[in-house]
Amino acid sequence: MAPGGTAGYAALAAGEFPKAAGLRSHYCGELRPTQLGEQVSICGWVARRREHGEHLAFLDVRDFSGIVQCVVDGAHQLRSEYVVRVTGTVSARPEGTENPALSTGEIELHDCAVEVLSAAEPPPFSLDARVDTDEVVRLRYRYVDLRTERMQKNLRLRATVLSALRRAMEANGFLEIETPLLWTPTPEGSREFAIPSRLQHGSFYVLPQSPQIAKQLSMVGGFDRYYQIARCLRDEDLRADRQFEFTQLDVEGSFLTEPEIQAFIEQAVAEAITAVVGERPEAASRITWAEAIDRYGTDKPDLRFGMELVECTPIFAETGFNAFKAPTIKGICHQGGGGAPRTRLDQLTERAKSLGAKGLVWMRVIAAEGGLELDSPVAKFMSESEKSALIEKMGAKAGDLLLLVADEHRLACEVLGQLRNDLGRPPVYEGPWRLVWVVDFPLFDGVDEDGRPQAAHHPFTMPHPEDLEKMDADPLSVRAQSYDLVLNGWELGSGSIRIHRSDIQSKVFAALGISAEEAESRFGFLLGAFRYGAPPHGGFAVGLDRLIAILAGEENIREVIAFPKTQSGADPMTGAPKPLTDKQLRELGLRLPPKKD
RNA sequence: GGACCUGUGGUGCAGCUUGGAGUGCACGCCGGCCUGUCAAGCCGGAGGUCGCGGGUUCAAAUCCCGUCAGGUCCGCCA
Repeated sequence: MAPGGTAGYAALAAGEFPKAAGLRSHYCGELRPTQLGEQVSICGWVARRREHGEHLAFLDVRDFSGIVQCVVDGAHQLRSEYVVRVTGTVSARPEGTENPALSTGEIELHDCAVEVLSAAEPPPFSLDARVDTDEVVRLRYRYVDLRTERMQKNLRLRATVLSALRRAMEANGFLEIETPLLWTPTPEGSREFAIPSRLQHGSFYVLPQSPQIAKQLSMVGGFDRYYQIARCLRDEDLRADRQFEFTQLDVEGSFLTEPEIQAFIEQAVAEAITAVVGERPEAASRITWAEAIDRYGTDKPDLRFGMELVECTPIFAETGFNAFKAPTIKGICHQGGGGAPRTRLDQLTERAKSLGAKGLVWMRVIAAEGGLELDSPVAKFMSESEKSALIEKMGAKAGDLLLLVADEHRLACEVLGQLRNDLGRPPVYEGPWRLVWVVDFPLFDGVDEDGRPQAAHHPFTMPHPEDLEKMDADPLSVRAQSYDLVLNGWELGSGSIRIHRSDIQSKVFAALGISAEEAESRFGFLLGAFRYGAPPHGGFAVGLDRLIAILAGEENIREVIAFPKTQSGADPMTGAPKPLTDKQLRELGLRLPPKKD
């Protein structure tokens, strides 16, 4: 489904409509020839009005489910977006006037009595999907925008996903537990939203960046399978795929192995995808982090297409080509890419350099007498045996384009992984839906300015048992029991087995440079809890806004959020954020610094 | 904190390169006509601080500087 797709106003099939009640006997979109002759009442908004003289007019009435045409005797007093109730008789349209574009296109309402329930000013922008209205206008009048087919479809799809996830988690015995929104500051990770305390001036709550610690405490509390559709809040800069507040399927389980937790998550995600697209995705593949980097040059590989990274280092072990005297040489074969003009190849080279590569070697594979030849500015620096080995290893055919990067292993892989995506990756919402678990992430991801390892996930992540003894000597090589779920190249979420033993936790804190005192002051309540009987546990969190956007064919999560913020964190509808009154500030014990200049 | 793009009646655009009267298109809005339309059609009309401020110029929607708002991205998001 592409944005603004033509799937219809509602994702409801006949028979799936809720039973109409109150002022209406039916929803607009459910009327069919099967109701011919019945007197019905529908309620909705006037979508359009077509007058044909004093005594004939067509009134299109819209609710979330669709549009139905009402034939009325004059409609001059009715205007767009008036809220009306129409009572009339379901009648067949005269032959030749059916409208196949409408689900109700075979019928219309006759002998209509129209009640205006609410008059309306003209809408501030067109609700027609063909007009691409400025987003700030849509957000200022979000309550109007929500009536559009796009927003109705997206938010109903969102509800379908949440519902499927809840059903799947509960079917597996997970218990929904609500955790506090007013939480305690934990100066670590993302910036937190602060809430001043009225009762204790100078002290603050923060809004949780995730329910991470609360859910782990639930494990200590004996609720061995927890889940929550949880709001998370992070005061970081906004992006197309990031809002201040976002929604996660948050999960934690005790006495479970890593593959078991993954199976529960995968089942829930697969149910959600199935509920939306009507087809169950194939089972997720598994790949280690190291292999994902090696074969796809990324920790979130898109498995819908090949073009895997090819290891070429041995081919050039004895090379005289200076640019290839590097620890690793990797290449990709872009099938049929050999026709690219020189300017395109220069663009690719620039792209590789901007990603940190020293350069990019491109080679066009061309047919020649007695086999294949390589056309490249640097071909002359390679021996015949190197060239033929390269062609064979790459599986290259005439017309292909070979791209090679020589550098440190990880950099070479990541540059080519990005080029692979640039050249071959289909739009994310194009099926098939390929899930992959990326497992065995490193425990630490690089070092900070002081040479300290940085936690790749969070400091409670359990190291891989086989790597525990390497913790002191070679911390950067220690693998973690942490894992990501990736859908078509998008990271859906991540999780880990947590540390529940204080001796291991101390080692990790030590590696991170967190002293015992510091750990106690920051996470004391968690470490304290672990002294009172902590079960082995682990969990996961799925970012739902992204998942829903992908399933809705939207590139921006604002399109699947009812009331989102702009990139500067403002809400054009309410005007938030706004100053507090002096009285409010006094009550909170806050005083603002004088305004500059 | 930074880079780039955008800002013109209610909406969507063109005009900006190469300065010359708020010029144009489509939708919407208001009035009229119209008995089978469905983005109905036809006729008429109203509606503008060209985001805002400053500069250059005889003259600025157009060129320059600043600023605000929106978007995309980098940084940031354990």
